Amino acid sequence: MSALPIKNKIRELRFFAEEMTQQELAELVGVTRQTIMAIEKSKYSPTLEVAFKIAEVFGQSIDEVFQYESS
Amino acid sequence: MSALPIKNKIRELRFFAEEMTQQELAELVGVTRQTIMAIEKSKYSPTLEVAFKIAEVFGQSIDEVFQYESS
DNA sequence: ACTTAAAGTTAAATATATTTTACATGAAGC
DNA sequence: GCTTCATGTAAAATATATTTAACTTTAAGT
Repeated sequence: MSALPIKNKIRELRFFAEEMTQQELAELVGVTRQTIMAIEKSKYSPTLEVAFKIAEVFGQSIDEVFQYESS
Repeated sequence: MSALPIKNKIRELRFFAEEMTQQELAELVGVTRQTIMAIEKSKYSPTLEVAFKIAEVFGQSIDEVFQYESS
């Protein structure tokens, strides 16, 4: 299908937030560690709800955490 | 499961944009009319990619189109 | 009254996101 | 060398998003 154009800064944000682990982030967001892994590595596009929760954890807006490059 | 807390302003934005129809928005975004309907009525949370595309059509940020109220 | 276009709804099928489980790797500390 | 912890990977199962198709309703125009 379409190459996924959405990049993210989750990894940087995690380390910036006292080296928060994927496991910790997963628990704060309410998903599994593998889901965080997949999103962090841009394996697929998360739901808007999960994206909002991730942004909320870091106190940032979605646009600051995820970068969409239109086609 | 969890009550979906994400509201949106798609309907207002459509009428504000020269009364753009659901069908037209669907074509611009690259999804079906039913998908736009479901998202507009908050039946479920769209993928981040679709959310970005909708925001892009209206020239707004995701946070302007979708309002997440943390639990 | 008739027609048309847009919105609304529903059900079944398909695609994709998420979970669960399990195992592998690399770095750090002892 | 051994253990522990975080990360990475993968396959199968489940949940959810999206499509397809069909039908209903409502409003507007003629």
